[in-house]
Amino acid sequence: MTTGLPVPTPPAQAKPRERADAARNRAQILAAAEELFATRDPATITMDQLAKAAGVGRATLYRRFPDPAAVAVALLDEHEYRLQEQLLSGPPPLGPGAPPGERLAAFYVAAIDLLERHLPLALGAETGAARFTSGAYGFWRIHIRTLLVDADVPDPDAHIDLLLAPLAPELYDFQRNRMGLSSERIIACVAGMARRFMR
Amino acid sequence: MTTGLPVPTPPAQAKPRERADAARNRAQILAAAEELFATRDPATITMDQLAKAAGVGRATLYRRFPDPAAVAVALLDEHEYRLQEQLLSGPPPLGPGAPPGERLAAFYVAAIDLLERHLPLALGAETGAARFTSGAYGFWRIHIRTLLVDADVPDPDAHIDLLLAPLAPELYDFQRNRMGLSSERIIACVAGMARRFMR
DNA sequence: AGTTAAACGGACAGTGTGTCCATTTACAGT
DNA sequence: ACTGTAAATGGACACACTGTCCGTTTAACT
Repeated sequence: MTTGLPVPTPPAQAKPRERADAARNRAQILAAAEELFATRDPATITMDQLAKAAGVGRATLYRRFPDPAAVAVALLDEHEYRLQEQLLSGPPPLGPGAPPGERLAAFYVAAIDLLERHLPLALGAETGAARFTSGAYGFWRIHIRTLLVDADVPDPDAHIDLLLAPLAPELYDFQRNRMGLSSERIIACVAGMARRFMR
Repeated sequence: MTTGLPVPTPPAQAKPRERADAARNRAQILAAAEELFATRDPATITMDQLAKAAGVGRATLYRRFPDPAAVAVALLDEHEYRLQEQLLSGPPPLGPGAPPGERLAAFYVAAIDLLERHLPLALGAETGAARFTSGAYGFWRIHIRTLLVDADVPDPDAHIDLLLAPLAPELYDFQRNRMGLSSERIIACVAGMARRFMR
């Protein structure tokens, strides 16, 4: 659930089924978190606040999530999983079939759309350098690498993270809210760079 | 001192001259901080540790710096100021005279060199979204904007921060230390993108 | 209804924060 | 040199957050 990657059913873990109270609390936590991250500054949210808002004890919260960023990641994963499906087997230009430059541009558009709709969560998921260690980031890296290889770009590995850099949530937040750029303007700019880059 | 920008002598502030003990403590703080940031994980350094390491009380430290990131910024500014001078009036291709693509490539090389030599400080300076509010970042934005205008790139303002994104310290740290890329490889890649981008 | 294991949440000790204020110290003017 | 003044210092205080422990509650299965 943390990566969204199509995992081939890990060695038959007998799943003891989640207890009803546990499920209820999990739902309460996620609902309260969605609300909190949208309201307060995502960078300052504490386990204390999350537990209080969800109406559960702190230990209950710690049972599932190690820190506030993990809660945001759980909330995000759900949305990012859909994008991953589109990339793997959706219609072109997002999915396979279109030329690499078009696919890259389409990926940027979709990723920025995600960012636009869930920016507070994306910011909350970024405590420290956690961005690079998230499962979604790893998936994106693989996708970009494929596109680079398809386009015969030399030294694709050195390009991957450079091409993902424009999607850093804090950067987007800065451009959008501090510099006053519209999401359309940013999208146009990034998509243009993508097409030009892939020749 | 916090921006390095050539400020035109702010309205004759009668500068009461810094007391000797104050100067001594400032030096101790900066020296101890340089050491600490290089040793421990820059993201976890506290005001407590800095004060202890410098041999001063915490209140003394708070008198000058609001948080650990501010100490790192002060340490970095000194180095970044030299790069700013080069950009403004140094020899081409870093300074004026070369075509924009070459200047952009040279800027990337110099900035990454700075990052390579002071990565712990750069990481320490990034508590939260502080990166974009630093004076050095503002200077870089202006510089990049000039190059974009020179190269007749449409909508330069939307491109500025996108072009600066590859210089994010956490990104460089990831590529360098997590992915094992050499600094030369990263430099070559970024400089190549710069030339291609400016046509 | 009874049993069992999972889940819960109040409480605790520890760490870091930011500010206050009594004391010390450097420097200028005599 | 001496002294008055304002700046500088650092220990202390009150508060917030952390992560874990453990006695108690509760769901689910027999």
